[in-house]
Amino acid sequence: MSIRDYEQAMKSVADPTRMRILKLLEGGEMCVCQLIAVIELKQSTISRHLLLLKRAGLVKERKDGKWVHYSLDGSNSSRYARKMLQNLKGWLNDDRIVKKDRIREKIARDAGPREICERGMTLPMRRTATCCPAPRKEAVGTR
Amino acid sequence: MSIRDYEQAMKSVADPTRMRILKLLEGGEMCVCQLIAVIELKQSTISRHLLLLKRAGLVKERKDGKWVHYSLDGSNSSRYARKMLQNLKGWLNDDRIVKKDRIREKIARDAGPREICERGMTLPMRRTATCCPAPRKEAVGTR
DNA sequence: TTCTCATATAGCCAATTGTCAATATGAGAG
DNA sequence: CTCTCATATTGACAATTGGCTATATGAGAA
Repeated sequence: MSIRDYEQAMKSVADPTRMRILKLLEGGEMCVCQLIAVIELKQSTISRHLLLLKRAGLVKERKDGKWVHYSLDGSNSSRYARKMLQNLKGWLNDDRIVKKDRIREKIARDAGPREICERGMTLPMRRTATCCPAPRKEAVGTR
Repeated sequence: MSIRDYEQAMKSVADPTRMRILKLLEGGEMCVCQLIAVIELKQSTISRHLLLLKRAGLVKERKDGKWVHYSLDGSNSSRYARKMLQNLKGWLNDDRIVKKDRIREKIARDAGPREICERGMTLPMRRTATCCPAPRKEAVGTR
């Protein structure tokens, strides 16, 4: 409980990507693969952020077979982490990015870890450019 | 009031040097020269930190002749800044560095901006290694 | 055992950050 | 006006950080 812990907690929550992870976990624990699918950053990047959040006492992990689920840490090893989690719950709920993440979060939760992983860490979306590249037969050259 | 403001406020308070400045200002407004004398970093460095704190809505300035006094910003342009100032007041009061700063803070406040500036941004201290370098005659080579 | 797959870790690169030295600004003194 | 001095700003540098690719780990399946 020194400056070191303070700095670790504050720098952890200050990063926008880690803040997004924390806001997602406010809705309950999530599998790493689900976080990857929602945030759309590389697996190693998400993994690294989760490590930092864990070190700061902000999240905890639960291993379940080959999956690892993360959730907000209620045990609160750090008073700074505890307070910041509390603050965050009332913050940024109207933010554009956070709201967009919440929509994707719902899709990821509905699908579950298994389907997300099977799809290669992507969400099952309807009408997405990357997912359904419009297999029209003769759409090109109809002009 | 977006992620941008959030990030600015959080990153501002996360830095240990800026945290020290905020903890000093909890005791009331201070002149830039006093902050320099207490923290012992170069004038340009302190000035830059103050700029970042001001941008984040954490501190405000008051110009008084050739001196500039900074204080915690009660007007609170940023909700994040407001909350973090409140949090900080209950945090780190037992920290070694913060306590040491408080001792130097008292000396700086007692002396006032004028004397601090006249001394070249240093504190009037008795028995300090840097101030009184022990003028022993033949301490070297006694072995 | 070996293979697969979800996650973690290592190594690299570009961008950001904290510090200092040098210089600019700007207000009061003369 | 000029000079001085407190502070702000700029430019350079090293250290840190966030992202990626590639590789390692480790558990379940075969």
